[in-house]
Amino acid sequence: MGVAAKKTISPEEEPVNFGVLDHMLGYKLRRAQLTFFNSFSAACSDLGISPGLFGVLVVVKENPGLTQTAVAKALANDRSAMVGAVDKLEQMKLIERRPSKKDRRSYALFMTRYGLEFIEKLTQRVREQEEQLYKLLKPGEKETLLSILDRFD
Amino acid sequence: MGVAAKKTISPEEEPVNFGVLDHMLGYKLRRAQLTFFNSFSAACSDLGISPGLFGVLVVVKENPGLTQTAVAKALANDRSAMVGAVDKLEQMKLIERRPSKKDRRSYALFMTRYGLEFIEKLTQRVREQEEQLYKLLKPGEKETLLSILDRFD
DNA sequence: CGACATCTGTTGTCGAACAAAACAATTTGT
DNA sequence: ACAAATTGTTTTGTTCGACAACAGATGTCG
Repeated sequence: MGVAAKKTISPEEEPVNFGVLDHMLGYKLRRAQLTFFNSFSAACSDLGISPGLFGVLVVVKENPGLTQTAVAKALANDRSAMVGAVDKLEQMKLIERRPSKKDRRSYALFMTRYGLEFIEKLTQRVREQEEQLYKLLKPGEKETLLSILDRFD
Repeated sequence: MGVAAKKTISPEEEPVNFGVLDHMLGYKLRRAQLTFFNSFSAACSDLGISPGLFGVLVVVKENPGLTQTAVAKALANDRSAMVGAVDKLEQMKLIERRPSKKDRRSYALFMTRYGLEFIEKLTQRVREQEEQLYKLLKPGEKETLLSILDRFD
C-alpha cells in the first residue's frame, strides 16, 4: 500500500452493482419521483403543504364545486384519505366545504378568497423549485418526458 | 323529457381540469410510478414480494456480504426500514444474516441457494410484467427515458 | 490506556396510504 | 309508498416509510 495507507477514513465504497435494476423503469421512476418529492418538501414544508395537498388545491381551484370523491378519483387517491386532506386545508382557511344543494350527502368544495391568492404564490414557488430540476434537462426533453409519461396513467 | 330521457346512468363526468399539474413533472412521475407499482403488485403479491423487497434481493444478490446500512444507502432507504425487510426475507429463507468477522456490530447479507433460484424466476416474472407496459413505448423511448431519469437521482 | 466521537442495528413513535365496514341520504324497483 | 340497492362521507384498523433515540461496538486522539 502507499504511504498514507490504511486509510481508516477511507470510504472504501465499492460502487455497488445494481444488476437488473439499472434497466427497470419502475425502479428509476421511483428514484426520480423521490427526488422531486424531496425538492417539493424542502420548498413548501414550511407552509404545511405536501405534494398531495397541492394537487387537491389545484383541482379544487380549477373545478369549483367538485365533491370529495370526484377530487379523489381525479387524483387517483383513496376517498378515505381525502377527509384528512380537506380537514387540513379547511383548517388553513384555504378551501371551504359547502353543503351541496342537489345532494345533501355530499359537500361541494370551493376555494376561499385567501386560498386563491395563497395558491398563486404557492404555484410560483413550486414552479421555481421545479425549474431548478429542469436545469438537468436539454431543451425539449421535458416535453418529451411529459408526453411519454402520460401514456402510463 | 323524451322517451328514454333522464339517463340516470349518464356518467355526466365533466372532464376535470388539471391546471398546472398537466405540466408538472413531479406529478406525472408520481402517476406513472403508481402504475408501475400496481402492475408489479398484481404480478408478485402472491409471492409476498413488494417492489422494495425486490430491490433488496437484487442488491444482495449482486453484492454478497453487504451490510444492512450499505444496502439501505444504495436503495435510498432508511436503515430502520431495512430490519423489517431483512427479517421478512430471512423468514422466507431467501437471504441470510451472517455475523461479520471484521465488525461485530454488523451483519453480512448473503443469498441462500434457494433464494438464488427464487430470484431467477421472480426476475423473469417482473420482466414479463414490465414488457407489457413497454408496449406503450416506441422503439428507443425506453432508453431515452432511462437516460433522462438517471439524472434525477 | 482512557475520554470522546462515530457507526450499526434496533426499537418506538409519528404521520400518510389503503381496505373494509358503518352511517346517512338518495335513488331504484315493484 | 316502501323495501332494497346505490352513493357520499366518515370511522376504524392495519400497514408502511420517515425520524428520533438508544445500547453495543469501533475508531480517534491525547
